[in-house]
Amino acid sequence: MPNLRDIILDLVRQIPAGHVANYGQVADFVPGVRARQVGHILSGGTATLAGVPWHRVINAGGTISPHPGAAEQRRLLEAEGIVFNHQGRIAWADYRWAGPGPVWLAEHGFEPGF
DNA sequence: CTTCTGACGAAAT
DNA sequence: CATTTCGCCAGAA
Repeated sequence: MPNLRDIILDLVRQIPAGHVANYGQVADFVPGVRARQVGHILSGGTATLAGVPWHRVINAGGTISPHPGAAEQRRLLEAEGIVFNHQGRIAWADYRWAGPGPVWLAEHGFEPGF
């Protein structure tokens, strides 16, 4: 049976290349989950994150906060076409993830909130 | 069980 | 814009 963590990872898996989401945004799609929990889950390890585009999840400020692997994360994003301005920030207007499709929400019993 | 530590975020300063 | 403060909460020690 899928626990909360699996749902989060599955949700992150829905983020298409070339798009990014912030922790709070992802958390808001799963009742009871807070931004911090999402971050903590993604800090697990490559083993846990197998097949999960963890690099497409950044903080609400549109930047990659200092953490081990931040450099690699930025590299992966740029490889997908994400552009960082001189302040190491991305433009939400251009890359903001629209959220999971209604299909995904239905599969998990959630209502298309946004 | 208690304590500590954050891949967060919003508001205040 | 940079820092600080506070709320929140899952794991590790």
